[in-house]
Amino acid sequence: MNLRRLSETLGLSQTTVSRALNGYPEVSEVTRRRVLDAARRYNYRPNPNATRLATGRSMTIGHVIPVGTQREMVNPIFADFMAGASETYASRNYDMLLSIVNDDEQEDAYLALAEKGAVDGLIVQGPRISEPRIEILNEVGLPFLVHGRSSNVGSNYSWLDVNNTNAFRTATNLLLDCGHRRIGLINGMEDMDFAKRRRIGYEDSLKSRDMLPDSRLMRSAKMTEPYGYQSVLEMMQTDDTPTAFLVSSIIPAMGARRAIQELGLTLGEDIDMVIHDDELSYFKNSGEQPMFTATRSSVREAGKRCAELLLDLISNPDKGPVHELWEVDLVIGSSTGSPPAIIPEG
Amino acid sequence: MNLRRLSETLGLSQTTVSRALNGYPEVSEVTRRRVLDAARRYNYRPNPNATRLATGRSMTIGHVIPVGTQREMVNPIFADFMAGASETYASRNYDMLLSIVNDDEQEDAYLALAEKGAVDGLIVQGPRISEPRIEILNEVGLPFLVHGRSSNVGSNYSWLDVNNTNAFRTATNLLLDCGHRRIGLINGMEDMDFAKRRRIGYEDSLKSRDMLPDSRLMRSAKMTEPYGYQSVLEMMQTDDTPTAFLVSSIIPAMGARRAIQELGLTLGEDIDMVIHDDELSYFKNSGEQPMFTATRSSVREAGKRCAELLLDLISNPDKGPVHELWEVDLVIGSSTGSPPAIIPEG
DNA sequence: GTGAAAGCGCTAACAA
DNA sequence: TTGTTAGCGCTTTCAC
Repeated sequence: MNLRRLSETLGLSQTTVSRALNGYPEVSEVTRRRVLDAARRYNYRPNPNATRLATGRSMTIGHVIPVGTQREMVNPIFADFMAGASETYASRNYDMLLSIVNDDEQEDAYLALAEKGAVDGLIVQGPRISEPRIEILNEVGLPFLVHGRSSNVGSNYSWLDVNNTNAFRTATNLLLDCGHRRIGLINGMEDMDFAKRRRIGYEDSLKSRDMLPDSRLMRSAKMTEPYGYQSVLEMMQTDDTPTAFLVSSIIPAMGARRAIQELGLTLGEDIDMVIHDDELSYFKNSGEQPMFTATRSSVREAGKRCAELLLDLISNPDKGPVHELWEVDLVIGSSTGSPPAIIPEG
Repeated sequence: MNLRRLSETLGLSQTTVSRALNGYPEVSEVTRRRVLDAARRYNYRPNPNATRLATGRSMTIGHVIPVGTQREMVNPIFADFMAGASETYASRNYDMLLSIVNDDEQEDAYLALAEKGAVDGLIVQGPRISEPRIEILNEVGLPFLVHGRSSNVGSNYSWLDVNNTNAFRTATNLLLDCGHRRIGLINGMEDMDFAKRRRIGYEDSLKSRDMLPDSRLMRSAKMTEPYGYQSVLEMMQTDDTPTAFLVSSIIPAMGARRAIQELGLTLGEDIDMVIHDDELSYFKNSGEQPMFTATRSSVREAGKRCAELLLDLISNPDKGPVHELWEVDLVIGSSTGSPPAIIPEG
């Protein structure tokens, strides 16, 4: 059933039916009722492609998620982030278009999406310290929102970020409070903005206690399982081994656990481990101290909120860039955390 | 730049330009060159919504992924599956539309996608033993491919599945060969088709050694972290505790690991654990025996292949339903496995 | 409050 | 080999 047939059935013009369906005020209530009833009875669904062509809006938001060509595991965080975003889209009648592209094809993917008008806006994930995508999108003029930030990008853009520096500072403080003096940092690639901020938080904490960061205890690479495994093995072979680890993501953490286990050590007893973005960290020495973790549900919240900000930006183009900085939860021994508080920037 | 302006610039009709662009044979080579050059020079990108409206094809495949309302973690498997599928779509110029819906709104979501013509085909994930979606889609007439199977559905439909029964039979055999006599099964919901098949494989193995499955060692629930945690704790409190676990997914496995650790036990020494769909299983008692695991890369391969099969179905509607049954890898101590062999059904 | 008509940017008969 | 023309199913001006 399409609009023409529906209007013929009703003995009305397409115009009136369209207006009734879309809630325009100039339709009489009795007509609107008739139209709505008929639409329901005949199970009318507007053809989205026709609507899009006519309005010029695609009612679609693009998510580009980069994956390595070496087929390493896709960061599971993306799935939760998208689940949150899609909640927003569903409630506002938007669709979600997914482009999964190789790391090195990202710019192209964004350009293509933007220029052919396939999407009304974009979510940018995993920004690097220097992020060319931001300039590109600013030039194209397509609304976008960055999940994370890009330190080296001067121009204005909208973002929502977790306070990574503070998160890792707090986590390191916590470990130091528990008596740890050698803390291994297993971080992501240093060209990723979040990795840099996390390292800074870690270093800040050490310095505030008059300790010098030891490069032998700091690792930075693509976050794969074998990377976490190797990193722990290597650090545990030095003569001054770490007693705790701070791991940037659930994936290397899996490898780290495997290594610790192979070494015959027990998490929470021989070794403490704090994992960012995992359901739960291993952290026992502290007794009833809070455990640090960015809970997964907060990732979903972030996705939801990013989508909201982006849609607002789209329907409100003159509104300047928006920024939101979220603090992560400190959760005690629970695998479910409440959504993080929203801290206005500044 | 759109088609009309491009054709005016060239002094050609829209038709000719369109034909040249789309590779129709009746265009002279010299014209085609001119058109292609101009298209590139003016950075022409066809408006996908116009194309879709005109052709009636949306060049989009829908993936509906169900999530619980309790905001449990999204199964990370989906992310890898989609990464694989998107490889196929990208190479064939299809888009991927993601609908993330609550478990109980799935049917609606499929119907809506189908009826408004938003997609040319659908991937159905996570089929239950009795799967109403299959009948619905068969009635609607939209091409679809099921990742998994639905035991109780009589009608024909296309699917690609992993041989879950065989996988869990093999895994259980392996554990039995290593001397285990009490093996805990931490499985998914029993109304999911894969869970039923996995349980059968587990039971088959036990029966083939004249052992009776013990319901106290078998768990079935939504695969969350706390579920894996609780299950292990409970089973370890009986007077005849298991010495090994067989876990259906990476998510409850995380909880299982946590419980095992809290109990002061060591994986691979006190307890063996075989995990389906994880990067790596914990399995040490066997010495140089193969480790059972459906590697993550095989999930990506499955996504890729599912998409291929679906696109073939779309361009070849008369081709009957297709079926593919994959055997999972047996991997020895490595976190990267080769893609599974393809075993024709029967 | 309702309708006629044009148009969004493309494809695909049919004609030349 | 190229062009003319009529849509695809909606929205939106403008007129009544």
